[in-house]
Amino acid sequence: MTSRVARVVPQNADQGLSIRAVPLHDTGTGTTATRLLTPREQDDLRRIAMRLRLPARMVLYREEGPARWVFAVTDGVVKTYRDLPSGKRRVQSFLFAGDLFGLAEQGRYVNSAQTITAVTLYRLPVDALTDVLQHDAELQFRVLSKVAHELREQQRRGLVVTRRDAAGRLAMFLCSIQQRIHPNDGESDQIVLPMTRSDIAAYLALSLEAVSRASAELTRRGIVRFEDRHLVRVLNQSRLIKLAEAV
Amino acid sequence: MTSRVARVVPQNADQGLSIRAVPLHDTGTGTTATRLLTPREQDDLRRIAMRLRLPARMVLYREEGPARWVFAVTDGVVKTYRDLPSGKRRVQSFLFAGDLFGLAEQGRYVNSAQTITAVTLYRLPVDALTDVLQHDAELQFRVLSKVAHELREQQRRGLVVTRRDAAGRLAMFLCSIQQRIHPNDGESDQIVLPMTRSDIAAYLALSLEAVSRASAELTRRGIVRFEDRHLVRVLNQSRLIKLAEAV
DNA sequence: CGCGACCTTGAGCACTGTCAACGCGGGTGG
DNA sequence: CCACCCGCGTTGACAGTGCTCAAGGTCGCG
Repeated sequence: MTSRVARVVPQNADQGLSIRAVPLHDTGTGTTATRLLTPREQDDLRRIAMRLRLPARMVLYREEGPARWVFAVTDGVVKTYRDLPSGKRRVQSFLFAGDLFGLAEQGRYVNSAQTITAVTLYRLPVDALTDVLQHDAELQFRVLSKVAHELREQQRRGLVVTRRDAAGRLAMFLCSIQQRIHPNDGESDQIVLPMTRSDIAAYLALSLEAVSRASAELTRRGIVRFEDRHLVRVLNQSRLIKLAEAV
Repeated sequence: MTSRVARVVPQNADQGLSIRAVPLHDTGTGTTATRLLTPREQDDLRRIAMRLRLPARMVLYREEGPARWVFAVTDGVVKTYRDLPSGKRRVQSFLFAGDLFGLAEQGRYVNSAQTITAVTLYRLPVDALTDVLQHDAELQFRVLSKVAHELREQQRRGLVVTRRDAAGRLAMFLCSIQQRIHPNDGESDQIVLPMTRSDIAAYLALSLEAVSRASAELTRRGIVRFEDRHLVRVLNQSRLIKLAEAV
């Protein structure tokens, strides 16, 4: 019964500084509805946060660089990645509205971050943020929930990447993007892919060519159709899901 | 400069309920020394925690099962894993003294957990724990740091699994285990592997045979020697690290 | 219109997965 | 004490899959 892996991603209706509530453990009320921050929490954060609008393809920070800020996406898409000694690049995650990023270790970022589209985001100084968190347990719990959610996402990606067949990896990717970008519809069969094929390849740990061939295969099998480079139409949802789950 | 990936794992000198401190961001003091919990924090936890001694090979919980508890390892080794529809198994992580586990989503565990050796651990009811965390920001921050550390670990595993060569994956695995189990020595060239070859294969997303061949290759190249099934001697540390870093 | 970035397609190669057989080693029971 | 057995690990042969290298195609923008 691992069938809903990609379907349990909670709704995303964030605005402003709100943080998508993703409890570490919730009591299973059924609705993991978005809870907005209390006024006090919003104040706390607004005091230290800076709102930024940035163009596409902008590097926010580089791995190993001093980790001064944490970021919260309000709008647009960001990717985090690492460049390997071999020259290859691995994308760790794609970040959408409501996501936090800027993970560090020993005061240094563990990966690089770059905007894919134009974005608006909040930038928070790390020390000010940790101060606030230490004094506001409830707000911190939101953050904890976010990080736990990110942890599950990384586990899911870890699973995707272990698949041997490119088509299966791509199918899983499409399903998760579908859930993440178009959360509250059961109906739209359109999937927007803001990122390039190269980004997808780097995320799935495939070569560019393999992604291309996998796309062709899904098309040939009548599962999807590529309207253009950044827009996919799902022709057969159930077969897509079946393929995605055939890990 | 991704060279220290496996080396930045902090020291492990935990005892009792202490939680290894792994700051989300720390100011880079150089020492990420273990900080023990305050007496008050220890009290808070002891009140709700139950200490258990369990034999090897015992299943603690199964994925999709109701997530009632969170666990903290005091001694021994635990693995978390998922069984896939194909019949294959994927090990998500090996957990040692100081590690937390029991990640859930929507009130259900996202994977299964089983002891590898005999273990002692603390078992905490989820709701009681979240209560305590909501009222003790400092303690919660420890947990947040742990989860952030686990997140980095999963990212690292995600990287390992993308390698195409089995020997390289095994080398990375050996390095990380070396840092995790034998933290505070620069000198012991012995690595204890409590888990079986199958567990390693399931963690590295390789077949059992591939792990076996990779072991043979490392031996043939004079990098390691297998004293027995669960004990490896590193003959050439620098070549091991070099291989591990050649991602 | 033309350039460049992005994407697609093809051929040969390297690697792991799979299947199958064999070796080892600890436990059990006679 | 020994023979047996079963789990675990090793080794070999073959097929399947993606990677690499190379060439051609498409889209968008100046």
